[in-house]
Amino acid sequence: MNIQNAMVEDMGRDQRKEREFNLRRAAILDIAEGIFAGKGYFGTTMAEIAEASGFAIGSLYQFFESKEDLYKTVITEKVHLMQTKIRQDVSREETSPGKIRALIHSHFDFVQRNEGFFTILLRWEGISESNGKKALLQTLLANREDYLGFIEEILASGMARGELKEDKPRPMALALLGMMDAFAFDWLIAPGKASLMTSVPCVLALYFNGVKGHEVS
Amino acid sequence: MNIQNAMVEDMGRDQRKEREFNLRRAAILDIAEGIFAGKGYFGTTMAEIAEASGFAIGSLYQFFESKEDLYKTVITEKVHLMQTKIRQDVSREETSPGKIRALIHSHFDFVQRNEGFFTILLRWEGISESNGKKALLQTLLANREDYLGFIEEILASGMARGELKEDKPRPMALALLGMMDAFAFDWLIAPGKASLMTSVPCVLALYFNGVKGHEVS
DNA sequence: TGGCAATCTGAATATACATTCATTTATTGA
DNA sequence: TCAATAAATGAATGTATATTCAGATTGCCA
Repeated sequence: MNIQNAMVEDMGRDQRKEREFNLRRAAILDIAEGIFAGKGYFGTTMAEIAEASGFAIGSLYQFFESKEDLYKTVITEKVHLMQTKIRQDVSREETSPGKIRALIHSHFDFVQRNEGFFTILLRWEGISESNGKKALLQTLLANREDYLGFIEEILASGMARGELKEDKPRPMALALLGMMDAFAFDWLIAPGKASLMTSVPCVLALYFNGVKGHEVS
Repeated sequence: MNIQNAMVEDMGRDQRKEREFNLRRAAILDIAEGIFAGKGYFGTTMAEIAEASGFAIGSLYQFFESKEDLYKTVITEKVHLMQTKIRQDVSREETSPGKIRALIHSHFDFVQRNEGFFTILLRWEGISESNGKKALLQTLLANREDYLGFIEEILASGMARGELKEDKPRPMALALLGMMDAFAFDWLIAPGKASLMTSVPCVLALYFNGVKGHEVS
């Protein structure tokens, strides 16, 4: 076995180790999400997460440097996943109304597939500034701003193409985000759940035409 | 001094004491609201509230049986105040669109006058079931349901009078509440604040006519 | 197989607060 | 003024739990 081979094998081993590490890490994140969703950040103990995930308390600290780090990671990783997914789905549409429909659809689909995550997200459990890394709240606000900006772009291009009424994009974007959050919240707290997807046409129609106006193609 | 007079004086004294008690209690609630708003339920200590309100820690327990009780009281008293105020303002209007305009106006006015309270409210900081009294979360959800029901009634009567498009009132009510929450949230987190009231016509127009539809008188 | 390194473990530690209660202080009426 | 009652105080208590770390366990290669 020459040096070259040894190095290749070592890299293979290291890669496998890393994969396994990431799997265990992901498993913890998944379990933690469910517990945080159910009982909130402060209502959840590291001991609970340890027990539920089948690790010892101390082991959690090999994957995350603190409870706060674990919590932040649960949220920020999903936030990025969600944004990526939505932008993908939206980009497949050509027209502005088509993009908006896709956005609502994709947003609701994500809510439905990540119930726990949204329960956490809608709680805005701040967690203090604290040490070093940007506070979670700042990250979440920045993400929200990004998302709003993205929606504004869709609206602005829709106006340019004459598909939407000319108006200030910012309030229009806010209105859409608010409506989606309200429907998502309602679905989250509902005991016997119909699919959230059935609300997509409803939200779309209300957003396009309002409660007074008649259908406009 | 006969017995009658003595009793009257005692009652007068007791009333005065009660008034003073309530004043001190209200002062604590007011201070606590600000601190809870800034740092959240778990980030706030009884010691802080005591110092800020000029009482000793122990004294707080003469007014509230626990930290949780204090927190619940901060929220529930304002929630009821808000509902009462909004219903008053809305009842002065005759038509359904007029009532909706009044509702948005009154809602935003309350947000603006009670910034701290809304910061707390939008956080949905649950607090566990715990002992005896209905959990705060349940109370808040019930209140939300009430509010939605109230909006639905306005919408339904508007349909009956031909002032609004015929449709399911529930999603229409959800949409309005969601839009108001989104605008309120945006105002709360904005650093340099224009008045939230300037958004009233904007929300109203979007809610009535949507982003596509043309003005409908 | 043996021994080294990496990983895991959970009892022990340290800290942070909510709450209590023995004292102190203020208020009242004779 | 003086007891007696009420109210206020904050140091001390008890509890909960995040984090650590010395030792146990596992996986790895010769």
